[in-house]
Amino acid sequence: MLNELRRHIEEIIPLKEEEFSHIASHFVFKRFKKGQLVIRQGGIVQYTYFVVKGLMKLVFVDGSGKEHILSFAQENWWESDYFAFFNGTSATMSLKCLEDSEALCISLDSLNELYASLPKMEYFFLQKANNGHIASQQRILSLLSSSAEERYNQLLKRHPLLLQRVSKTQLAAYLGVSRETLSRLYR
Amino acid sequence: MLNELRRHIEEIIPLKEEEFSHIASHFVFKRFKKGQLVIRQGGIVQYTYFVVKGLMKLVFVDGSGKEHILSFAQENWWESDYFAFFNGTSATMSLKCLEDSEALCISLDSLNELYASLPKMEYFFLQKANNGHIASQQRILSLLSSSAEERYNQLLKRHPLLLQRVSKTQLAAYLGVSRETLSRLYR
DNA sequence: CGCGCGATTGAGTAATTTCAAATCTAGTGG
DNA sequence: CCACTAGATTTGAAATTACTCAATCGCGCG
Repeated sequence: MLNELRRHIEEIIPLKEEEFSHIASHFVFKRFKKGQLVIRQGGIVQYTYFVVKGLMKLVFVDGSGKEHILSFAQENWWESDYFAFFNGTSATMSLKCLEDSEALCISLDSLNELYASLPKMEYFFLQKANNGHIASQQRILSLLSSSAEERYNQLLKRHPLLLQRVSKTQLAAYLGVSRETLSRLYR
Repeated sequence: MLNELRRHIEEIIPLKEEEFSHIASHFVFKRFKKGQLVIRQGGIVQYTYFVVKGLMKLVFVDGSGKEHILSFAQENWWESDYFAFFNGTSATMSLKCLEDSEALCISLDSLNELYASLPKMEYFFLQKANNGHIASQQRILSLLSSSAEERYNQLLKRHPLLLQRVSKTQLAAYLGVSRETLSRLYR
């Protein structure tokens, strides 16, 4: 499962053999079962996760018990409640497995140590953070300017494979409409 | 106006005198008048902007002519159409001045050169990108889970000063409701 | 005083939500 | 092979919410 991580990082920065083993030593490998909470809303956030296998949802449960999905994390995605992770505050949202999953986990201390010992990882995570920021902005834009139907079609075009792994209920919670409304969108 | 930039960067990384003048040499200073387009939707995006003075909006005009505001950029904010800036594609949105403004502008080439010559700037922009990503995620969360009224109150709490500089119409385009609906929110 | 711009109000229309009931699907055991 | 159950999805109908478009109001400025 380290191969995936290496391939993923080397898409952005080339690595020597010993550099990668240095990187790998900062991660912990964990397995999770379907339904398991990786991060619990209100709890502490020990790690940022690189999903090697499986599928998770980053989800916020509001006061009335309704779920709102911020993102789906599938293979080769980085995920965490970043605010809580970087600031050491309690989690605003949960990270929950929709399938049996495996992840490489890195703590904030390890991450900082990795930055200090291998500065080119700063460049790597800079690219990741930029892309994450851009993706979030595009999501905001589509929430502001597109109807639920248009958002559904955009998602279908961008992540066709993902939609097959996710229930309509989950999808509705991601798109920001009730599952009944989503169901009515395609006639 | 370079002082603001220096103070801003030194909130995250300390700088020696010659390091800062090296940084400063990568920026171009520009003034803009109220109403002026800094980035034109559909045009090329030459720079990322550090707002020294004034206020801008990052805005997308949809097919029916309606405006949607992604963010307001006030003093000490970095702003651009980042996707277009990094990928060299044409701009999805415009950056327009709501007040007379001044900005320090850096091109992609200059930015990359700056990374190469002063690697700690990678760390600086990594922090900025992370914060931007987190802020965008929080915005998505509030669009998904809060009513327009709650979003208004959240914004009022987080950026009370900003609301005084922005018209209700602009605010509505940021919150994602019509200006009439916004007007009805407070009685 | 009158113009112009932004903000508000009113009324009708459209879209979405809610809650309940009906339907469908996959997996299980007889 | 069939019946049965649990969970997910769809449908129906009423209620709520937001939108549109038009008209009115408020205020600063020449």
